[in-house]
Parts: sequence; C-alpha cells; structure tokens
Amino acid sequence: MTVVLVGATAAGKSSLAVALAMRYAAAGQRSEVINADSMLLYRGMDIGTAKPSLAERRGVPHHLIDVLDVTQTSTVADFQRLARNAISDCLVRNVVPIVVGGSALYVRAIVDDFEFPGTDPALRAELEAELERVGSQSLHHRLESIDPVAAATIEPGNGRRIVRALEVGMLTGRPYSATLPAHSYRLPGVVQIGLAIDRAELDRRVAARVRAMWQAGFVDEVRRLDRAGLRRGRTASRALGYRQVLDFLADSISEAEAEDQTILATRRFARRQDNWFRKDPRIHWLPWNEPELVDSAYAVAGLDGNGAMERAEPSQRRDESAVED
RNA sequence: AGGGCAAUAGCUCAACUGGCAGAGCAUCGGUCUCCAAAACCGAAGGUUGGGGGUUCAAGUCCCUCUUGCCCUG
Repeated sequence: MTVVLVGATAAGKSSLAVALAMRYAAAGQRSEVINADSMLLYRGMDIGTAKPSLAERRGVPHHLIDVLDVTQTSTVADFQRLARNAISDCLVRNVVPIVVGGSALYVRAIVDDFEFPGTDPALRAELEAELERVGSQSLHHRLESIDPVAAATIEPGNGRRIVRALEVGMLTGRPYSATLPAHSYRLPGVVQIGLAIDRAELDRRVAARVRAMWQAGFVDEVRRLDRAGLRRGRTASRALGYRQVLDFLADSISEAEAEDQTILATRRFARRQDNWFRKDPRIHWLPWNEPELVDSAYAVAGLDGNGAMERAEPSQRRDESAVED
C-alpha cells in the first residue's frame, strides 16, 4: 500500500500527511512521509517553500527533505531514483509510504512507468550554447530533420524541450518520445488523494501565506542563501519567491514588487498544478476544508482498523467540491 | 481663484504632421518523459473620461463640463 497526497500549493497537504500518519499509528500501522516536492529537497530553503518544521512533523519520519545544496541541480531522473528507493525501503520494513507532492511530474515519475533516457552534460552544454547563439527556431529546424515526430509536438519557441529532444536523439540514436505515459501504476496498491480547493479560496490562502513568509524573515533567508551560492543554482534559483527576492537583492525590482510578483507567480503555479492533477482520473478528490478530512483520507486510503483493504469511495467530481464554501 | 499638464483594455503605457486603436503585465484556456516552483503556446478583453463642433475621415483639431497632478497666489 502506497498513499499519494497531491493538490495545489497551500491546500494543506503537508499537515494532512502528518495527521494521516498519526491516524495510521493509532491503528497500529507505521507510516512515513516521502516528499515529492522539487524545492523541499534543498537545505536552507525553509520559509519560502513552507517546509514543515520538525515540530510540525510530530516525530513522523520525512524522507527527501534537505538532501541537496542550493548550488546542486535537481532533476526528475535523480528524484525518481531516490524516491523509488525510499518507497521500496518503507515497503520492505512494512511501513506505509505517504508520498506528498505538488510537483506533478515528480509524482508521476515515481508512480507511473517513466523511463528517462540518459543525459550527457557536455552534449547538453553544447546544445544550450548553440540555442543561445542561433535561437530556438533554428534548432527546431534541425530537430525537424532528425526527428520530425518530436518536432511536430514541441513548439518552435520552446528551446528547453528542443534541446532535450536533440540530446536524446544524438545520445540514443532513437526518436524522442514526447508523449506522457498512460495513467497506470507500476506498483500495486497505490492510492492517490487530491485536496480540492476552489480558486478564490486558494488565491486568498496563497496571498496570506506569502505575506506571512515575509513577516517570518524570508528576505533574510534568501540573502543568506545568496551568499551560499543560490544565484548559481540552476534549479533552486528558479523557485517561487526566491527568484523574485534575488531580483530585489540585485536591485532590479523593489521589495514590494518582489512580494506582489511572488503572490502572482504562486497563483499561476497553483493553476498549472490544478490543470495537471485534474487530468489524472485515478485521483480521489476530497474537499480541503472537510471537517473529518483525516478520517475521509484514511478511509479512501483503503486501510480499515483491521488492516484490510476497503473499497475506496468514488471520487467526487472536482467542480462539485469546488463550489462548496 | 488664475495659469499649465494629463485622462486610451483590470494595471502601466504606445499610436509620425488627422487615415483600419496596439503592446507588456494581470485574467482565462492549453502543452508537458532529466532545470518542472521550469520552459512554452493560444484566447478574450475598448462607445479612447462625458457632451457638442470642424472634417470624406477625430484617440489626435476646436468649444465645454468632470476628475487628477503641477505652478502662481
């Protein structure tokens, strides 16, 4: 049995995960949390990522948090390996893994049949330099001649994906498959639970959260990380809020602008997450503010008091749960 | 009170001497197999502050009112 908690940022996944783990504990079943959130991997990125504190974790072991330095580049493939190992490790110890994530690609990379073709840093660097030099249109033409199928699905403006497609083609000699795999679990007993939250409420929560981050000393945190090389970090420097505060520290925008832009960027991100999760028909949606949320999640997760599998309740239609409030 | 300047999309602003009202951001929708809190694509959005006038034609010129800013008292 593997439980996966998904949903937009600020919907309350982290606290539900801990509450669910406590609920398992009360039933005599051990469980541990596995992070599937790209930015929680980084040490020192605490306030801006709303990383659950040790107190908030309430003794429940959390995996894949604070495993990277901000200067290190995180990739889905690396994460996939780490996360799958962590899950197998839990299962071997008879511990229920509770995967909690807002990075949809990361979640799918661990629960579905994803195989990432390899990468070659030198080749990648070369292609990126070329992208810089000749532009994405020109690289896209090249992709058309090598791999017309991939070129047809990747837009000419998306330099990043074009570079990757060329890299895979040159490295493996095989066409780059630019389509996502089917929605089918590679492990038995996976249950995905989504926290449904309507946009108006989500927007309010995002704004409140960002303001609270500023109150909590977020700018100082970024200043500290800047000295530790955050600006050089390929992945970490792009994180919501961190990027904006780095701009402020470089004097290109004001602090107030950094705060406002962080709120806006987080909203847009939440919508993209929504978009991505909504398409996965396997997710059982629960309203974020349901009074007995933990019990519902526990029931959906399918483990009753005797440790027997229960049939999960039919997922609520998203729109229905969204209009409540 | 007098003089000057401004008013155009939700916001910030474009539109050469009168000639089809546009862009960035926000909003909405979409794409996604190694940077994914990334990268990218599309759509909608307007009685140009109100009213009148000149003109084949007015965001643009004239009159007037309203609102805001600046200067002088």
